[in-house]
Amino acid sequence: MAVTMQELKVLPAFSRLSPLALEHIAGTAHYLPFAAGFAFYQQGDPPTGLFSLLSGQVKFYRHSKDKIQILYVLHEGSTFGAESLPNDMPSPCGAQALTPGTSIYLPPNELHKLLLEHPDLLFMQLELVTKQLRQFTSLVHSLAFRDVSARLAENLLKLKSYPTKDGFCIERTFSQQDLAAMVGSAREVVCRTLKKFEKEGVLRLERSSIIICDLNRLKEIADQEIR
Amino acid sequence: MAVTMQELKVLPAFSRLSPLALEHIAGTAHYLPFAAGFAFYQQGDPPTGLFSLLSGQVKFYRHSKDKIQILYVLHEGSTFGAESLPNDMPSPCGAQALTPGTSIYLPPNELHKLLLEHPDLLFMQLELVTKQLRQFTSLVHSLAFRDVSARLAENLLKLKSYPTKDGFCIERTFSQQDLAAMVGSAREVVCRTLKKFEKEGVLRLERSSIIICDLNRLKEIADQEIR
DNA sequence: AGAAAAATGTGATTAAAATCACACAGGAGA
DNA sequence: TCTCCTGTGTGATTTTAATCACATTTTTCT
Repeated sequence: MAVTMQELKVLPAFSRLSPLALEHIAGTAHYLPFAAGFAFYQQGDPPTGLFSLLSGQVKFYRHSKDKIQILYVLHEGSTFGAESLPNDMPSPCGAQALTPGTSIYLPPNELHKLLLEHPDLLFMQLELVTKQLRQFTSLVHSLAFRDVSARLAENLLKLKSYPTKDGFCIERTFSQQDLAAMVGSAREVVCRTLKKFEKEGVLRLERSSIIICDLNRLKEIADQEIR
Repeated sequence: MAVTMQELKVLPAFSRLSPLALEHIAGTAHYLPFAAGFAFYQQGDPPTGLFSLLSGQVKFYRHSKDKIQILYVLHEGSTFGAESLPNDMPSPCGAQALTPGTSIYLPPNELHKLLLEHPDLLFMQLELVTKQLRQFTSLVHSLAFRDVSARLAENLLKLKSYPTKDGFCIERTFSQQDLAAMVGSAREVVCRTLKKFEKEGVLRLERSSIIICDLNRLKEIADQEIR
């Protein structure tokens, strides 16, 4: 099914492209609805094309043996898949859905063709990859300079939340296992740390959500660096 | 002083550019000799332009308080500085010389102008940033899945070495402190681990160099992942 | 509804690495 | 040559977080 140009324009990655480029993309891209757990691609796969999230959440990860490290969680409006292009390199990471949703998909050969025709698309790609680079840098920074509490706090702040009367609410679309993988720690440690935060009144744990009561305190914890 | 096109062509980043683009770059770039310890730019600086190393070694790092994490070490032929472009974002990392050397420098405004004129330069930038992304991913992987021994081994393998009759020789252009910052650990731990490697016959520590005796064993250690 | 399977909570133990505290070496400079 | 300073080597101690081992809760499936 063809993608509408209005829908493309809503996506930050595409919003500043020329009408001509947009038209070409709309002509070649198509919709890809997905279920929770769907694997867009795996670490080591050949270049996979570009995905843009209209809805749903996707985890971007790296694994070894039975451990995984989530590099970041993508929300609607995010675009991913650019990291293995150019140069036919295998994808350094895997991408898997946390929730059901819909994405727009641009296959690699089409993308390649379009890149050659439209320098503004090339520029967009450059922006995407640079942004990712920035995020990775900050991840390295966290792993190197922050303890588990700080990393957990940081990750909670990055997760999508919406305001309610007693605080910001994060829907639990992920398990503690996932959270541990984001933070780069063990499930049990995350569990204990969450409980610690609760005892300190920073947040409240509910069955299917986490309510952040004291946002400022959480930010303070997230900013703490060791030594 | 103007840069010669032959010299540009030697640098991997520039080697595949069109003659026209090369000529333009040669016209605007200039030589920048530097001493050991010279700071090309610091974390947080505005976009700084592009540097290409003709000789010397540069550390690319990130710091917090009195701790630093070296993201990687650049050798001659490497190009850096692309990470803060486009979009006038502050540089996520700092770059400082480990040894004296010479680089070619392309100021940011000139670079910006050239990028708009030459799509192949844009493509080159994209390649540079993608490559960096790949390196960062692998750094995150190491920090998340490998212990100090493995990370140290990995880093020793990445450092520039040349073959001699009893093994590969790495010149000590860096202190153990630096090595610890590359590995993401403490100086003492690195020291002990080096000694451990020496005891196991993997390498030999000399006053101003490290001789790798058993390259294969070192590679094995580097590949070990926890759990 | 009831059984099975995930996911979560919590204590006890272990392990890895950071930190502390010095001794010592070697090179740079007066 | 003698000091000072930076870099190294090494033991002892502490800290943090990983691991192990279950109990308990919640969800899912039939």
